[in-house]
Amino acid sequence: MSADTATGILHATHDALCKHGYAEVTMQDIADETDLCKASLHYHYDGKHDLLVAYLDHLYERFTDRLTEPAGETAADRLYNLIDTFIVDRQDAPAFQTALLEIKAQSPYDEAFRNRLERFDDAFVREVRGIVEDGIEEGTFDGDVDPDAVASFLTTFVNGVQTRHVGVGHAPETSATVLRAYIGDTLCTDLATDETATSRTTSEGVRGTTE
Amino acid sequence: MSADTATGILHATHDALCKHGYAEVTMQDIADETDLCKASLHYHYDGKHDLLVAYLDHLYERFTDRLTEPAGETAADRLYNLIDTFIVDRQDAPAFQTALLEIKAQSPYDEAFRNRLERFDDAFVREVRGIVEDGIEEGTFDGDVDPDAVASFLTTFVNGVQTRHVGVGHAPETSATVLRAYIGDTLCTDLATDETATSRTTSEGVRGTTE
DNA sequence: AGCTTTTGACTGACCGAACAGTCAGTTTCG
DNA sequence: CGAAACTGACTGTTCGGTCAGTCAAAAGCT
Repeated sequence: MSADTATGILHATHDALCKHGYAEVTMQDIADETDLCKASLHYHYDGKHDLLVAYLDHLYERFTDRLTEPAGETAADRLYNLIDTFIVDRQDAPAFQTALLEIKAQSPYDEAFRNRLERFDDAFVREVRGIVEDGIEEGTFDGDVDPDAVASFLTTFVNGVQTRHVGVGHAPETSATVLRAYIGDTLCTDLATDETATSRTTSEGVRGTTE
Repeated sequence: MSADTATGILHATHDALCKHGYAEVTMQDIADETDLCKASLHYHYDGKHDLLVAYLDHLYERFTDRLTEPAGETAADRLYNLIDTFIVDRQDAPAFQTALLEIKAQSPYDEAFRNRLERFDDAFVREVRGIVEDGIEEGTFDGDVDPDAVASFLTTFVNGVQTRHVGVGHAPETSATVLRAYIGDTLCTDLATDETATSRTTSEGVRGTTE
């Protein structure tokens, strides 16, 4: 199979997943998003499950790309960017978030899914930990914060934001605000707080309406 | 229908949901957990969806019972108890957590589900907010914490703990530890911290193994 | 009391739709 | 030409829901 056909099918899988959700999506739905027919999908992939696992692998690549790409002057800035990327900027793709949560909920029944999701989780934790460690080194973050604890905490919180957004429609932006305050208050040294954190947390009104 | 039959069916629904998961559970699976047959379920309920909604309503009653029942001397204690009830003590029922997450993920496609889940969310937020307000009044919690913000924050975090537990097998106890530390450090007044918070957060090793 | 009727609870057998997967045959391309 | 890519039609199964009929107990009647 050509790389073009592969990404085409994977892209179609993404669109179909967003349109119909994981629980309801059929091979026909996916085929409808390509210029191929259902049987051709079975020709290229061993089956529905195989295709969805391939989709998760594809997603992981784009995920890690997005993780490493966003920079920022200070570690705090990079943390804020991370929050924006994974909480705020995703407000326009609730269908995707929903499909992803559906897959997460299938994880206990499906080892392949679980393995992939663990990779996502690990990568995210690793990224946050790295940023926090950098922040401590450069003096932006308090010396006695535990990078492991903060990384796990942040990851859990982001999971909560996404779940609560999908489950009860709780606005991600609200959660992001609290999170930024947490970073400013608890992580940053008093010196760094005056420079970056407060300027971010107090500009919520503007951010919330323009994005 | 007698109240006995009703709770019998609802209990069967719970068991079947835990055994097979929401996505896979069939009316036959539920019937197998009762001494009735599939057709009898359709006699008592309009259909599968109707039954599951009734199950959520039933669950909400037990949920609110569990919310109000656990007391504690100080507000901090009551918050710790809440955490134990909804994070730690649920480690033995991962199948139920999974089914619940599956339902949460269906929420955007199903208004009846969403309404019920919003009730759960509201009740939890309300409970936490009440405890925090009490804590401020009695002097256990810092006067300048925002009860609304803390309540929303805690609710989001608990959602994250459950999602991450189901999705990637992350141990809830780990998250609970961080959360207890947060309460001790950020919420409690310095005076209260010495009394309750530290004694709790430092006894993690014991708690983790005995429960 | 003895009888018929009604009603609520329940069941086995069946139906139709949906869907993953298959396969024999056709087209495309190197 | 031959292999790879692709397709329409088909199959087997699963599952929610229906339906005609059973049964026992309550209600009504004489």
